[in-house]
Formats: sequence, structure tokens, C-alpha cells
Amino acid sequence: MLNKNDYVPLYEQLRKLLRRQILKGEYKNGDLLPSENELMKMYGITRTTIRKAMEALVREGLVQQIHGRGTFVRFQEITKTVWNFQGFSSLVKERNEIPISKVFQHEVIRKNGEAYLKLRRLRGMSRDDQITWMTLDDSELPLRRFPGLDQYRFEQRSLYATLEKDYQCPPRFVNLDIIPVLSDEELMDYFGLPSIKPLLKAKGQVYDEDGHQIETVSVVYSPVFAFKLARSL
Amino acid sequence: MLNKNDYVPLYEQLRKLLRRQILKGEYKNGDLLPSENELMKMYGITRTTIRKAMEALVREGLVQQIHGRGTFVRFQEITKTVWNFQGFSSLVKERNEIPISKVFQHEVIRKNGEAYLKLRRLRGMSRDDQITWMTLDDSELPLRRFPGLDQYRFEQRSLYATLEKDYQCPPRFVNLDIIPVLSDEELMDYFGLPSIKPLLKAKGQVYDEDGHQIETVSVVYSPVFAFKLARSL
DNA sequence: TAGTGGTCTAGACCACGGT
DNA sequence: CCGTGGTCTAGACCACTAG
Repeated sequence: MLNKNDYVPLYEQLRKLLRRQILKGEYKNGDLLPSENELMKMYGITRTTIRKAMEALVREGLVQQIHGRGTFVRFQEITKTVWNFQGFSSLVKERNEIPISKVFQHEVIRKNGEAYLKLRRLRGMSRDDQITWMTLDDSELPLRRFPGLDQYRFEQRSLYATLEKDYQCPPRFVNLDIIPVLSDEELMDYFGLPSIKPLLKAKGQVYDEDGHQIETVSVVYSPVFAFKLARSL
Repeated sequence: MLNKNDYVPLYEQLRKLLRRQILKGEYKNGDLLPSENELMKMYGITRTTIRKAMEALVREGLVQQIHGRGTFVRFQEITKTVWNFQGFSSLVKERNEIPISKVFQHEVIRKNGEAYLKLRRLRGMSRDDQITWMTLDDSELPLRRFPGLDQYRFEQRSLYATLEKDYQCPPRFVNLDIIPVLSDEELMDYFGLPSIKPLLKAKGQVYDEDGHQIETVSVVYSPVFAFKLARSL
């Protein structure tokens, strides 16, 4: 249940609890959540606290409140994008292709006294002995959060699968800036571009389900990728 | 001051009031706002109400609260998300700027036996007698769905507000491709670019809440816009 | 120590939706 | 009508910052 003496605020505990239940499917899409009055009794806390938790869930888009009716699960899905959370590897595998990575940089760097694993990888797929490179990405991951992560070899291994399986820390949120850039010589070479072309770059942070930052990324996409954005309000 | 009998909630009145004061320069960047206790006395309302207003200002990025020190103005310039469903006009108005449109094309075209209103508009905002152009957009709207829409003059009038108010048809979903493009002479001229730059273009369809297509759009964004993508799984 | 924001309680009244 | 969420009050205690 909720722990009133935890250093984590009650509204935050409740928010996480409800979110877990929704994501686990205990409350399904369209379901009615317990009313605020019921939650008061269930957890022995006041409505103000409950409403603070609800407010966050509404902002996350997990839940919808309707005046006079109640609070409903509303698992609205945004985006069928290039960005997916199983990571690049499974995206490629889904298409029955073989993912390939070339690691250009793999080192431990320091920033503000913190150690990070810095990766620079060219990523693509192999088909009929043809290799198509699709993205160039830079990642930084805090080693304090992922001790020993720098010992893995990411030529063969999926970064996100490692985070999920070996660290129980699956990526859950992103916060990205989408920026148009011009291809430089390096990129033209990698992506096989005949001339300077405008490309898309995504830059930002990746978070786990508790909202803690687990990665900063910067990805340049080859033109073979279509960037789709579907969104519902 | 604040009107307790207004149908607009007190926290909303306070939020707008503080925002106006900040944007008008009564509180400058870095200034300390009155403490929550002082605001209680100033406006005769409780802290809960004040904190609700503050929370919104923090989310807008206008203000920063520091535990034990106070609430500071933190006016970070430039943009938020590009695509919002209130449309361009209200996006600009929210920032207390005046939206401006220049209509290059306004005609009825036929496609597959259907009549569409075709608009090509340069859009921007005016501040201190300076006009900043921000997007160039092409729209096509089916006249069968919106009879008489071609009679409006969209220099003064917001397209989305018209669809919502006069046709009860607010936009609800989008399906967009995000494409990087190079600025041509026309765009460099409009956006005041000194040289060829990569720009973002969004292209796709807009739907109403029943899933019926109401618009096809193609928007090129000036570099003053940041394109943000936040996503949760 | 005094003042700030952060959390929480225990009420109240209201507007809205369905019966 | 009752139950829902929306707003608001009047307190309380705490953790943090600064003089």
C-alpha cells in the first residue's frame, strides 16, 4: 500500500501505484477507476492528495477525468514513429532483417564528476549481403546507474535489451527535439548520399518509468527512414 | 484584482494576472516574485489556490520555484511544441503576441470531382512593430464538409477557430510525415535566412473526432521553432 | 532563527451527469 | 436525486536556505 513515512510523497506513491496497475492491465482501457471518495477510504488519505496524483496521470495521458461521471483509463497511443522503445534492434528484426552495428566510440567520460559510458554507433541492417546504414547515434549513460555497463560489447548486443534484462530498467519516456541538419562528409559517406542532403536529427533524453533519466541521445536518421507522427489529443 | 464570483476559477485568474505582469515586464527575468504568504495577504486567497496557479506557471516555464528561497521569474525565450490543436493563432496568442497571416492563395480547386478550398498562408507574429514569419502552410479543406468556408477572409480570422465555432468541427487527430527540406529562395526570403538552411516540413492529414479527414496540410517551419516530441509508452 | 516552498489534512460548496 | 469531479478554505508540520 502507501507508506506515510516514506520520503517519497504520498501523491507520488499513489501515482506510481495507479500507473503500474494501468500498465499491468488491472485497469483496462476505458475502465472506470475508483472514485476519489473511494480512494480516500481505500488508502486513508485526503482528496487533495489524490487529486494531485490524478492531475499527473491526466497530464501523462493515462487517464481522463469527466466531470460528473468519473475517472477513466484512456491509454491513448501517440506516434508510430521511428522512435520505438524496444530499441533499434527489435525494430529491424520486426522487419525480418538482421540488425548491424558498428561501434566507433566506446569510452568512459566524466561530466560534473559523474562517469558516463559514451557510445557512438552506426546502425543499420543487412539484406542480401547488402548493408544499409540507417542511423548514427551518440548515447551517454550514467555508470552510477548501470555499473559495469562499459564492459559489454555493443557490436553484438542490443543496448536497450541489456538495460531491460540486466538492469531491470526499460526505457519508458522520451523527450526529444527534432532538428533538421545538413549531411556532412561523414554522414554522406555512411549513408551513401550522392550530395548534401537535409536530414533529421533527434536529440534529447530517455527516461525510465519512474521518470529518472537513463540516457541522453542524439540520433541522425538516414533518408531511408520515414518519420511519422500520429497524434491524438 | 481577482473576482471571487467570476466563472473563471481564482487560480486561473491569478495565473493570468501573474503571467501578464511577467510578460509586461513588471517582473523581470530573474526577479523574485512575492512569496506565497505575501500573495495570500495581497489577494485574500489561500495558499492552495496560489500554489495551483504557480504550478501552471512552472509548467509553462515562466517561473521557477526554489525550496527555501522563493519563486523567480525565468522567462526562457523561444518555443515549445510546434503542433498544437488550438491552431497557430492561439499558440501565438498564448504568448501574448499578435498572430499575423498573409494569404497568398485562396481559391476553390477540384480534385476527383470534389471541391476544396486551397489556402497558402505565411504566418507569424508581430512584436514591437517587428514581424516574425514562422510558418508557410498549404491547406486543402473539403467544401462539401464546410459549405461557405471559402467566403471567410483568413487574413484576420483563425481557420481552426472557424472550424470549431462555425462548423462545430474541432481538429482532433493528425497523421503527419516529418520531412527535412532545404530552404529555397522563397523561404529564405520569408524567414529572413542568410543562407540555405535545412528546415522541417510536416505533411499529412488532420481529422475530426469521428476520424473524418477535414484537412490536408503541409507546413514548413522557420528555424525559430523548436520541434519537440515527448512520448510515453 | 525567520522565511520560503513542499506536503498533507479535514472539511466545505459547487456544477455536472445520470437515475 | 445522488455520486462524480472542480474549486476553495484554514489550518498544520516539514525541509530547505540564508543571514
